[in-house]
Amino acid sequence: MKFKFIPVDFDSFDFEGRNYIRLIGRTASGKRVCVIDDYEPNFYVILKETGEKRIKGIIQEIEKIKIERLSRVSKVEKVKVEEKNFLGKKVKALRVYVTNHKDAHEIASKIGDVREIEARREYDVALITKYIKESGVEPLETFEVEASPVGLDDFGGIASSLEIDTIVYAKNFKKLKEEKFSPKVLAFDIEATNMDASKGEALMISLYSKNFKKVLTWKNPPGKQEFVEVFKNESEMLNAFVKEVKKFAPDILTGYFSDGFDLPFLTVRAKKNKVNFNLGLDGKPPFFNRARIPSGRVSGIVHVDIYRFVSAVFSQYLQSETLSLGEVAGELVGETKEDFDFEKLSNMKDKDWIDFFSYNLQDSKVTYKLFEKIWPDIFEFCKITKEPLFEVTRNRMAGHVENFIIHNLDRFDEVVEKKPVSEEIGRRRGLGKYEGAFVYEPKPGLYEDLVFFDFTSMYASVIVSYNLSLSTYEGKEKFSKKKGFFPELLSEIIEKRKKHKIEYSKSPSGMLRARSNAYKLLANASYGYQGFFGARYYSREAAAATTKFARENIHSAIKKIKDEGYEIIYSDTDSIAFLRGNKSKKEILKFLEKINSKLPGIMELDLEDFYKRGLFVSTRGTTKGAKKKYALINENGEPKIRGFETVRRDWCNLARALQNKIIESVLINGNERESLDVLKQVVEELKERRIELKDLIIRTQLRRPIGEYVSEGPHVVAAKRMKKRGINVTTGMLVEYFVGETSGKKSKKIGDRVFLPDEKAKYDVDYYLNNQILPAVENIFEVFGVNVKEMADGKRQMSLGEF
DNA sequence: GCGGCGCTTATACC
DNA sequence: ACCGGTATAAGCGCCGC
Repeated sequence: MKFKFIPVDFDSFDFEGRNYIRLIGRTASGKRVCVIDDYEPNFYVILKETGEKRIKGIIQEIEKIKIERLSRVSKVEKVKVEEKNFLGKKVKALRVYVTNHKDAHEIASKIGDVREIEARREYDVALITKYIKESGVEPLETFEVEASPVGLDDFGGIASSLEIDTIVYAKNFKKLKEEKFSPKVLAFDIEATNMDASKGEALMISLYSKNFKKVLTWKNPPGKQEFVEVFKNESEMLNAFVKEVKKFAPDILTGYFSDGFDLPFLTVRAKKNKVNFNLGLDGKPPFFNRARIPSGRVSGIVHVDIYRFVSAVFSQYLQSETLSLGEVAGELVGETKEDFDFEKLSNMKDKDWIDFFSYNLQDSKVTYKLFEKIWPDIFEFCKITKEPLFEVTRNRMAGHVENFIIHNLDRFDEVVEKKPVSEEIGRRRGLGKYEGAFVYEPKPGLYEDLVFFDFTSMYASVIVSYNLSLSTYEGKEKFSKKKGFFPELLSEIIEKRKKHKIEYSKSPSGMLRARSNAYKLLANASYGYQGFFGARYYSREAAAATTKFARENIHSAIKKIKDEGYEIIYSDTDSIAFLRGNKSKKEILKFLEKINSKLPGIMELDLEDFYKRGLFVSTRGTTKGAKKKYALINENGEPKIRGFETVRRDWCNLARALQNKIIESVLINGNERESLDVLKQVVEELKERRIELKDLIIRTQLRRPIGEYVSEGPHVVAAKRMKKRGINVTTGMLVEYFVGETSGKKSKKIGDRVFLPDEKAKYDVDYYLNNQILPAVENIFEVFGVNVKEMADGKRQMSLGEF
């Protein structure tokens, strides 16, 4: 038989000791099918220059290797001699085919340290990755599959153990040129009495998809909504959840933080209730790996935790201060969560349950919308890095870069370099830092008519232009002229980014936006990848050279701009700000072109924007200009604020909002006069305690377990108090507190005056004035020669009205 | 008991 | 541990007096 097929879920299984690949995907008509494919596991033995005779001898030795286990016998099936490249050098390599991929590493080790063997490689590449590389059966691409039916007894009876109608055994795959795939997606979300599955129970599970909404629960308030289905108890509800998922038959089951909460919680509760939580098509419950952040795999259905993908790929580009579902969905899809007061949980009225159902369903709906929004991005990362959906939604940026390389190495006949093991990681980390970017110290002041130039994808274009990589390093800080595969692949990434960006601007679509964006993100992560201790293609020398050449380029650009008569105001890594002076924009652009004509390689300086005004302040307590802290306003009146407390989430809202207002006023008016009134008013309100407590709450992230802190900051004090109260305190959470007045002598330690938001205490006016409000604004007023601290001090001695 | 200062910590920029 | 270095700044905690 022949049919069109899109592989979605990739898995492998053993039969008679051998590896087989199990693909689950959709046919052209949308039918879910399983395709089984063969795979011949193999790894490489890279040889040093050796005579033919000796090679034959080595092959004979290798062919003898055999591993006997209880479950299987693994041996070397065959050995082929291949001409390959390893780190850019031509080598003779033995491709060693073995019975089972799981034994590849051990067999590779058994070969032993023979003088003629340079290295053993690719035993540490994931089986599915090797399969995709070698078969060309890539995730979410469309294939014409030629296959034969699988009988009931074939492959140990897989047809009866797998809950899928059609199972076939592949003979041949032919890749077709088709692009679109719309997966069947089901979003879910749960509510529970406690975050800890050993202490609480699941109260309800909501499911949401196109034309589908349901809340499963065992609470039965009168007047409940039509989408609510009530079951006898938690156990029956869990059974119903499994049934609903199976009936819906999604390609993708998605949740938000579902690796960390929803899926493991349900799995634990099912076990406790002795419910067969067989969500997988293989009749098994979700499987959690033992990674730092466990990922929940459901056989045959791709479980996507949106939080994981957003946090790895988007978080640094988002405005959201936390990665909570509410904030991220608010920013990306404009959909909001409903309110529900969890305090009520201990004493729920009928009406509260009805609100809770609605809240629960809305979370699934928001999750579904969020999935729809980021699906093009997930899809593009999948296609570009050629890794399956499950992996793509769990990898971090370094993983994406690495997978892109691994899946494109065959064009260079390159054997994949090994992953560093713990000793090597330790060695790399022990090397310490290397010199990074250059930052120019600005002179504090308010400037008019600024120009910002910046290098496009600076580090990536440096890597390409100077050919910086592991395989091109020749020692003594020199890199070869002959193009390496890493810079070559990176130049392709940059080219594609350019191409798709242009295409997108011509005809905008979600897909083109995502594609252009994915290439941009890959390019931006490439420098960090080469300096990352966990990278297969780690090269500290390349990373250090990248920053060195970047510094050279920015310095030379600064010099050119200065030599042309402009006054430099600021520069950070890849950008330069200078005063336009009496030159026209046209002249500036012409000058930019002149600079560009002489830049090396693919380096490119771009006009970022013209700004009407720019504010630069000093560092606290000095006259030195502060780096990474400035505010601009462009000619459309759009402000751009960097580094100021306004953009820092660990300052209270009052200080942030006030500073923001003052910065904008200064940028618009060109002076501080109006802002002085704004400040006076806020100080007055604070002293009269007219400021609401919510504007004085300070939020700080708890970045490690409470016990691991050497220094007990205010947020650690607050976290300890929360824990004492029985609140689940977890690493990564935002701790909220305010500073209040205590009875007795005022302690110097802020931590002694910390209160949780719901605690009864008067906020400490002095603290908020001296530690939040004044520090946030004094450097701005200082630019205009106004000393607000003196004013405030003087005022405290005098009357309130004076200030 | 108090000021100074180094260190720890969080967060931002690019 | 899951991309890098550069930078600001608050608050703790220890030291010396």
